[in-house]
Amino acid sequence: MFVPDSDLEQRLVAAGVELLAEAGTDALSLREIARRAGVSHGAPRRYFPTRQALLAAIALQGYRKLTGLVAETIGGPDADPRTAVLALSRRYVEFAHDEPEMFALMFRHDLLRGNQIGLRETSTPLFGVLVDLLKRADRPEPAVTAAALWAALHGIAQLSQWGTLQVVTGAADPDPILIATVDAHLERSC
Amino acid sequence: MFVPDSDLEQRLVAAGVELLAEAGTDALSLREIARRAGVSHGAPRRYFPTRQALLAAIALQGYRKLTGLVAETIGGPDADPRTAVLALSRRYVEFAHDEPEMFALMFRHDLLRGNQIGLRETSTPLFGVLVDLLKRADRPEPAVTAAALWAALHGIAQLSQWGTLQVVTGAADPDPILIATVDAHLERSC
DNA sequence: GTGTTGAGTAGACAGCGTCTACGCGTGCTG
DNA sequence: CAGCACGCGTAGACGCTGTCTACTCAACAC
Repeated sequence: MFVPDSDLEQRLVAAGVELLAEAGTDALSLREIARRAGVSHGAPRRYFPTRQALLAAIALQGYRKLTGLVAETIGGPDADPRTAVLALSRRYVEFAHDEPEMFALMFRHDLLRGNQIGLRETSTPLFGVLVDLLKRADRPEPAVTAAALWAALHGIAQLSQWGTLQVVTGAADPDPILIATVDAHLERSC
Repeated sequence: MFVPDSDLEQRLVAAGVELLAEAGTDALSLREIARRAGVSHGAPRRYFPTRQALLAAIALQGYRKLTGLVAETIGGPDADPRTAVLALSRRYVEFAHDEPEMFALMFRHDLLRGNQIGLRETSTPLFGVLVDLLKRADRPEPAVTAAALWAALHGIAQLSQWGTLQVVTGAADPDPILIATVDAHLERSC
């Protein structure tokens, strides 16, 4: 092995992301990731003290991607807040649908629980965007509404990805529910 | 072993529920459950072809309990729908808070995915209750609103249990968010 | 040239889920 | 009543897992 081939850390995470997308959460074993990265099963330990730490690093990639995807949708500072919120919501649900395994990994409680991932780092960005949009829409108590909206959004993403919404409503498309949710929080002007 | 001590199946599930509450999702190994039930590690196989099947049976207990708890709250057919929805929501979030491990197990996608648990059996009851309440409140499109409400509820329960809401809003109590959500979907009469 | 250090290897260990062969008591059949 | 089949649980094996530890070996400092 002559190639320095540095940054095994990054390669491990990349291999993990790939394996996750291909084979799902359960297949994300330390040894298989190491195998994919072309190193022995002990190697990851230099960079990640435990398997959970590696999984957390993989999930962090997902958070970064989701944050980026969402940021793309909200438009400039003079865009219509309601339109922006709806676009953001659609992207969120879309992400959960397109990368269900990553979405599942990101919101496994055990990763959050062990403080392997900082709750603040991962969740505050999206929340901040929502608060901004609600302030621009002149909503009262933007923090409370943002939290409610985000929770709703997350619930829709989750239930939609599971197929629960489809079973229960008979419709495959979660968009009506998304619209109802955004309207419920943003259109009420009485 | 002279005691017939029948219904090992139920004993295994009970041991699993106990272990889950004590030690969390990760500790729910087939072998430990068997140990707690006082049988060898191969015994569960007679009743549950795979570990996932056993986990699904344990989760089913949670669904039953949650359904019962929720049913307690909604009152008679002439109770105020908004009050009933709020009470139901509080119970749901309360359940997630009181039994976080069970809640987490219940909504692990892999159990649903493998069709070990029927989506219809587990999710329709709660949804049906919501639809009924919304119909009684004379809401348009009760199915869509019920789905939105349920998803919101679920998201609040999840985020609240993780502590995300607390981190993001600074308040430990999810009740304002719950009220904002219920009001958003039920109070808008304009 | 000789330590020293750090990255990665290799083997061991206990625990896991699954599979298979094997006891053994119960109850039906002749 | 004898014999047999069957259901239930045991026990051991297998490959896989995460973690720990001892080791190799190249690169670098002095």
